Amino acid sequence: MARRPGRPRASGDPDGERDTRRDVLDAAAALFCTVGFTSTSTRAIADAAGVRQASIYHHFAGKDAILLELLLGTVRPSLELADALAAGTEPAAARLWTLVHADVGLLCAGPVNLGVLYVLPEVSGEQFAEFHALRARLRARYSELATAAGDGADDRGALVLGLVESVILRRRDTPDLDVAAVQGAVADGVLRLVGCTPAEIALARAVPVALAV
Amino acid sequence: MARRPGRPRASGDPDGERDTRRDVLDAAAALFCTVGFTSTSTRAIADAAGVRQASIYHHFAGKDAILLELLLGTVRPSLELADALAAGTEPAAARLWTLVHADVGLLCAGPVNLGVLYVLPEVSGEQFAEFHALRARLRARYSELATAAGDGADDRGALVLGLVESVILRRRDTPDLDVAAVQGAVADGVLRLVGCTPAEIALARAVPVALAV
DNA sequence: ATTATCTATAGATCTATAGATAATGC
DNA sequence: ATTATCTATAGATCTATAGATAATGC
Repeated sequence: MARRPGRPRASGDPDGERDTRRDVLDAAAALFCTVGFTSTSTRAIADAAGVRQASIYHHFAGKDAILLELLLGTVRPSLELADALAAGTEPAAARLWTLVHADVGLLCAGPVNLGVLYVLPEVSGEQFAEFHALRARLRARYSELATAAGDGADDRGALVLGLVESVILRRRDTPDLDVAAVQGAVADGVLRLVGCTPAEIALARAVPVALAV
Repeated sequence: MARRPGRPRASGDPDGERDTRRDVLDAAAALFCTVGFTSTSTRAIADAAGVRQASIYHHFAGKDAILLELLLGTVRPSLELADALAAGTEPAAARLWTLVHADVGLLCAGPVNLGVLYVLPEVSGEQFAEFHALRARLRARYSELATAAGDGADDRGALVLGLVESVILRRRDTPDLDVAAVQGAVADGVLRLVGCTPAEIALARAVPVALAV
């Protein structure tokens, strides 16, 4: 409605309703995921967002800050989910199945394959320590659930999380995945991976698990 | 022994025995895997290789050509292995177990986590079509073996290859993996994933498979 | 007065080429 | 004569800052 303070965009925005911060994040997400972080210039982000290159710096300290915000935005929902399910009272296999199913759904959701951000080499840097801390907590949750649901052999949390995340590269190779089919296939696969029998898997699928979020 | 033709390196190489092409590839591999492709300048590669920046262009058309050569060098051994095992006569589960065990070994071998090259966003480009073609053949081999070894349900080749490649990100997070333990864990995990029972897995491990290469 | 954008640009890269130089090979 | 390196640099970026401008808010 009412215009907000500040000089209008040269590219237009007649009602002054665009959220530049959001536009920049969206544009950066699409570019980082497809062409990479360092390959994406601030000018390319600005062009895609419909602002001038320098305007980005009013909202972000630099490219690193944009990437960090994107990373946190993708790992937080997964971690909240995992925390909620780790505290649940249903059988562990059913909770693990539900977590994997939902997490694969998150990785496949949205127009951009945001999971690709995890695997950018630039993300190894110290600037992204906050993200790495959240990831470590997510890994721990997966280990917990995998151990509780499994046949008691060695810790298969790393294998389980690896299988879930393999969806990222798969989506990149095959953009038009059948999401529902992949969710079920990966969730079932995870239970086989931790040592569940077909009967146990069928049971886990059948138990309703509260997804309190 | 005998010096070879050409001006000597300014950085030294008293006997003229360094293979510049090799030095450049090695230096680039280490840098591409840790800091990324676009983040790595030709100058950084040259410095690490012990030559001047411009000397790289005597051996390679540009950075792309270096990356392509590295990519081909990593996928070819896996594909040869997969081709050999696909043609084998041992039970499919034993051949799949052997392929996964060996492939995980390749991914963990060497001082540099070369598998990371696969996941660089820049690799999506058309310049690397030759690499993508080999990867597609490798994927097909995995699907073949996964189907033959599995319980006959849907195609689990993508899940299997995903689990194998998850070793790449795992090695990045945890550089000092116990390689032998991971090889066994992933190979066993793959068989569980395709639906083998514990007894079938034990059998598959026990069958010797010829690794003709 | 405050805010959000703009224009303009300094300074630091980075890639790729031109041409010189220092070896061996014949 | 051939080869492999070197030095030097043009031209094209790219990031981040300085300062101007065009809105609203009070």
